[in-house]
Amino acid sequence: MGVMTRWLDPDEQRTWRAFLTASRALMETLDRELQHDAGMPHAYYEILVRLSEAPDRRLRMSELAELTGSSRSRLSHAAARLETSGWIRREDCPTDRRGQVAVLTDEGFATLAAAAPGHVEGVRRHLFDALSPAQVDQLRRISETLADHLTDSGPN
Amino acid sequence: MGVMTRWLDPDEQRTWRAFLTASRALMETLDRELQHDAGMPHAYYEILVRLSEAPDRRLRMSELAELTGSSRSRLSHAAARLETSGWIRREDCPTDRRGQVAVLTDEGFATLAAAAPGHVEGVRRHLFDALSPAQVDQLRRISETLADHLTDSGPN
DNA sequence: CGCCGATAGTTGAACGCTCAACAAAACCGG
DNA sequence: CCGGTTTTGTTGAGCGTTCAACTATCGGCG
Repeated sequence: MGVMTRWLDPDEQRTWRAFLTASRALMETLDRELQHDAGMPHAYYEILVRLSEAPDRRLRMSELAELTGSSRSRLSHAAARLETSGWIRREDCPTDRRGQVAVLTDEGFATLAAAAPGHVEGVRRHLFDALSPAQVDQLRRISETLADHLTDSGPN
Repeated sequence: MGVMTRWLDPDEQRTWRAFLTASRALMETLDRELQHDAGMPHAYYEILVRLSEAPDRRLRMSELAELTGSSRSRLSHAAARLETSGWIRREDCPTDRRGQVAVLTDEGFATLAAAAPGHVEGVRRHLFDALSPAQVDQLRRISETLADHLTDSGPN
């Protein structure tokens, strides 16, 4: 490690702060909207989405944590809450006695189905509608690059 | 409001999920790094930064909330904690008896100075180093567009 | 088989954020 | 100057996340 810090030049500074402002505002807005009209934070919505897409609407906790990019602990707490809300149910895994499978209940699916249109609408309004098609493409490439870069070295 | 939802097409879906993954991973990584080697979350770091840049290293709570994009409540809680850490101090505002000014203490400044190089290094490693100069420029434009779009209609 | 390190998942405490309610002072029209 | 509205900042409860510690099981090697 060198002794001199390479500070951000004014352009980088501007980029970094704009990114912080935008991504924070975006996530907070969507979180608030989802909390308001579905009674759950965005993170929980994502869990239900992943479950709804899985075969039989069921996933190992471990898989689910991977897919939603959350720690096992976070998922465990979230699952506890989702379970008392009646949106998921946890069962023992038949092939691994340590394991648990999270299952989306019918009630959970219904709640998700009710929340989805409004949320998608929000994502459109706050993200896609503001950008040109070219920018959407740029954002995809940038995000995929960053995601790769981060998950290479960044553990959970 | 129409009755039909315009769902995200596969490309939009992919973009949206990549963005979620990337921004979440980025923020979590930086947060963890900052928490680990400066003992504060990224949000608190930002508060100290803004104060350090202000004339006399002091700002009205209200200004500070604006600059850091946080609610008054959030800032109030944060300030309470930063004050017990000895990094800021709160004084009555001379021109408005409702007001408070947050002042960065010498100890706060020193802590910030100690944390900054490592954090900047992190931002470089996890963000700028992964992108081409063109992508950095694209990211700036995209972020500024989104930030404008969101702060137009999105209150706190 | 028997042990030992890895893996799966949970738990509780500490902490930060949100939301709604609140107090106090400032502003402003009449 | 008076009364209502707005602005400023704080507070407490409830919730979600982190981190470290812990239990239980699995997998593999001797």
